[in-house]
Amino acid sequence: MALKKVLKDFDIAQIANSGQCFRISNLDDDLWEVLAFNQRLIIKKLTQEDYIFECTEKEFQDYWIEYFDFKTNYSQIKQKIYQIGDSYLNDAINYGYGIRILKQDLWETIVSFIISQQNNIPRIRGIIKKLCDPFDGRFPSPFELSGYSESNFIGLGLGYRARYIFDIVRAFLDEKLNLEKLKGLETSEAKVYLKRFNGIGEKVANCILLYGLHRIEAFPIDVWIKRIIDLRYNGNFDITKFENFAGIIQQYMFFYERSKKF
DNA sequence: CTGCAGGCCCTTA
DNA sequence: TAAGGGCCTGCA
Repeated sequence: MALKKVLKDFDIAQIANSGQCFRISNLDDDLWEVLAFNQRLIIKKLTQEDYIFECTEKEFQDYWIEYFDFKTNYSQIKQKIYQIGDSYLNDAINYGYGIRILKQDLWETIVSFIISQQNNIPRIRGIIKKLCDPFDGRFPSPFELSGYSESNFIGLGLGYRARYIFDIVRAFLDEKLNLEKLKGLETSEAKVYLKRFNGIGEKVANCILLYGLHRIEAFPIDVWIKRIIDLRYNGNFDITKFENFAGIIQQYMFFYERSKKF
């Protein structure tokens, strides 16, 4: 099945390169593979707003509307950002016009962003691919990882993060990590809950909140964002004026700043 | 050979 | 509360 979709505020290449996900791949010029929720989706970009989704309408409704956050009006969010009158932010949203915050699987997000720490994106993608390979490309559940030892994880190239992954699998199996409970917590409580686990600090916790729990007020500060704040805002960037969508602004900033390097 | 990549943990003071 | 060293690994 091939569905033709006209989509505003959506650019699959920008989303794939905005650092929020590690399993969207460029197969060919305008051909993309999206792996998420045990699904594999092929997307073809025709023009700026015209896309072909290789799936049924039911799959589109059941998975991809949610995953790509199509129910959220990003034009409205951009309008709010324009109204702030910050020229750097205006440039950032003009440049990353097609970025959206994905709603990713919570378990996958937790594991992926523990892996991401002090690591580069190509290597993160490689490790996650190696993790998924034995499971037909699906992201393994905690149960499927229950037999893995710390050295199994080291064998994937995880380095010192192997223990963190080993620990978080155990925490899930011991029900110390309860995903349903986590989903029900208010954002600041959820952050405290996450940071109790080995390998989850302030930054990783914020990424999990933003990408796994869609708490768009979460504002992860990595080296890139810190650099922006230091260089362009004299070390003082007030996120309170962003009406609880600072995380979306962070995504535009991150993508824009990184683009300057490449 | 160093330096670094979307940090975190642990120790000190 | 803040600052600093160490850390797996792979690549430039």
